[in-house]
Amino acid sequence: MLRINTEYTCDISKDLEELFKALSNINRLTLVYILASGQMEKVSVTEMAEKMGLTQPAASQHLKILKTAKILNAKKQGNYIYYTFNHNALINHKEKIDFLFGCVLTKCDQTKQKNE
Amino acid sequence: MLRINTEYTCDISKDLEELFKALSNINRLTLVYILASGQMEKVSVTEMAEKMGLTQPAASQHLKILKTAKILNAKKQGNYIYYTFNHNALINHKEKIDFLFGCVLTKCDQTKQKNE
DNA sequence: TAACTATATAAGTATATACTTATATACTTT
DNA sequence: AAAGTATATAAGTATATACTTATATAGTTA
Repeated sequence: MLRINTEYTCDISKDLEELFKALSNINRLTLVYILASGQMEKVSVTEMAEKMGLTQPAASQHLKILKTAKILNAKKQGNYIYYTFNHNALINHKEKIDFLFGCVLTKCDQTKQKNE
Repeated sequence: MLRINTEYTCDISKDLEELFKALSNINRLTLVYILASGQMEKVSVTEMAEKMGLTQPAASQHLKILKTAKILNAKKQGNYIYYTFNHNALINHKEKIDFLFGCVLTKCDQTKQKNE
């Protein structure tokens, strides 16, 4: 049986709260899809803002949130800043999500079995 | 190459926004863990509130959000309401998350390969 | 039926979020 | 160095969120 409220699940919850908060906005999700799509080789902040119908500061603020949440990295090249995915952190994020859904779906299966 | 801003990714983004919003709160995540842990066979709203140090209305409001987001189901038994996981919807949620992270991690791998 | 219990809802409030416009910072080009 | 460009930050504002307390609703039990 899963032990909840242990230090471990508590830490994971705090991390997941941060992650989900960063991803719980349609503009930030779209930014992620734009970067994932690779339609454009390198996308500047201004280009992303235009593509999204956002002002430059609005896009910048969203990108900062995604960077703080360790979803994106920023790399400065000359006048431009290119945002890329934080690969290692994302693998880590995915593991935590899989843990959460693992707990939940395991519980679902157990309940189903019991009621059969 | 992933086609973004198609109707498909747009719909998924809207769904994920709702899902992540529901999960982007430490109290709601903890409620999910409590229900997943199965430490208690059936947990009433009041018990959950107590366990979490929340008032009954606060817990009720969080549970409503989780229910609206199709994470939980409510089943009334006498005076009590027992919340359980919405198994089918959760499988659906997980697929959408896997799609998002699939897009992102595939992009990471492609970028890594290009730079080697 | 009356009293009791569990949960939900309503209304109010403090804080967080997502934008806005204005401006600062960092780099480039002339 | 001066002017121009890209991005970030600051400050303000409207809305959303997460609580609060009070009360309504639905079911149970005496």
